[in-house]
Amino acid sequence: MELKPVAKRFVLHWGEMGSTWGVNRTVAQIHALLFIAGRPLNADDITETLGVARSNVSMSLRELSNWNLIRTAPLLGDRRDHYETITDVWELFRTVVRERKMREFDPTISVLRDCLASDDFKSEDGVSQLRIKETLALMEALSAWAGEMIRLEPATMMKVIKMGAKVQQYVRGKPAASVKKGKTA
Amino acid sequence: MELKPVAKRFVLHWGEMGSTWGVNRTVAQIHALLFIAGRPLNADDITETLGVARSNVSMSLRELSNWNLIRTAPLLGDRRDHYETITDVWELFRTVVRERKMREFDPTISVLRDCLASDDFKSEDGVSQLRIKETLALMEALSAWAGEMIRLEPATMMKVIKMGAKVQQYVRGKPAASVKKGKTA
DNA sequence: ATTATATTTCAGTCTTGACTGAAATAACTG
DNA sequence: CAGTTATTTCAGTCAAGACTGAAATATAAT
Repeated sequence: MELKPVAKRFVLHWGEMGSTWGVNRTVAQIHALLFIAGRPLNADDITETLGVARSNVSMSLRELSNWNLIRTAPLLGDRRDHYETITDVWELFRTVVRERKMREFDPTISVLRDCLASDDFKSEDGVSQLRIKETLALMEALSAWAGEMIRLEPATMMKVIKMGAKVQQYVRGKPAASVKKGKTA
Repeated sequence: MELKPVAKRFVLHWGEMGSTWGVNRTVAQIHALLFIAGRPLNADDITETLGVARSNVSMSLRELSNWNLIRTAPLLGDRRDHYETITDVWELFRTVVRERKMREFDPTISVLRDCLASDDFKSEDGVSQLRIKETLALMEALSAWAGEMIRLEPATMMKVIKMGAKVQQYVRGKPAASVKKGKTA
């Protein structure tokens, strides 16, 4: 399975971005390949197309599975596992947000709560106490917000995003009458 | 400069999270330290408190500077550089979003635009073409959205976040009359 | 059950990038 | 300017983790 020029460029670029996105090159490349392929691929297809070791593909598929980004798609007349990824980009985005929230926010929220509840907390400097409280408040707010957003249907989420900063109309100056709990700045 | 128990825990945890946040441990630790310290610190303070090499601190401060997370704060009667970080958590969040957008989105948007404009594009599989178009559309929407959000005052941004998924009221079913450009689902 | 095929595991190698210490450079002081 | 202090650079070392190939395990077909 040979990739056409643009697909190849896409896969290679996705792979390079992997490191800034928190996964390694092979993981990102496999994801890109499955995303652009248009059909389920088996591990050997992937191995051959990307030119990496079969075992590397196996490990990377497991990693993608941990991210809930792939699932196996059994094919009639072929006993090998075939893999496919989410094809709807908004659904994909939602999954990534969910997983990153889990990895990048949740552990810190739990540590900060613990700090606040600890006996040592009151004996800290005032500034430290304040920073920790504010950081926790921020992260809880963002976490709650993300949790609500990813519960929306992809199509709704897209519209909310496209609405953009216009929502600020409802939180500053005069809030719209229908926003019952809107704060008024 | 010895850290109190909770501050120490905070700094160590921040350091560990660094790798999932895309910076190395020392960089994240220094940031945490400056954040919680309540006053500008010089490089030797940092070196001593964290127990790492002076040169490592120097490199890491430069990295934090590249992220626009610190600035030097000259102190009267001390010629050594002192460093401070953003103290307002929402301002801090805004900075991180701006920087991550730049690193994690902008390069891909530019590559995808290039793919779409290339002569090879039309000869790709239909599925590949579709995926690339949809991915670009998603990333442009998110990028525009993030660009608008980080332009808001921290206090406004906080309110928007806290408003959460309630904004969906304006994009589905009956939109509020004042949302001139709101889509109606 | 035996053979064939598919997948995973893992010990070792290789790559990348974090970190150190020493030397070079820069900035200030008297 | 010479001397002192502060900071950066960089070659080398070290650590983390990505990747490979071979062996082990699992699964299916005959």
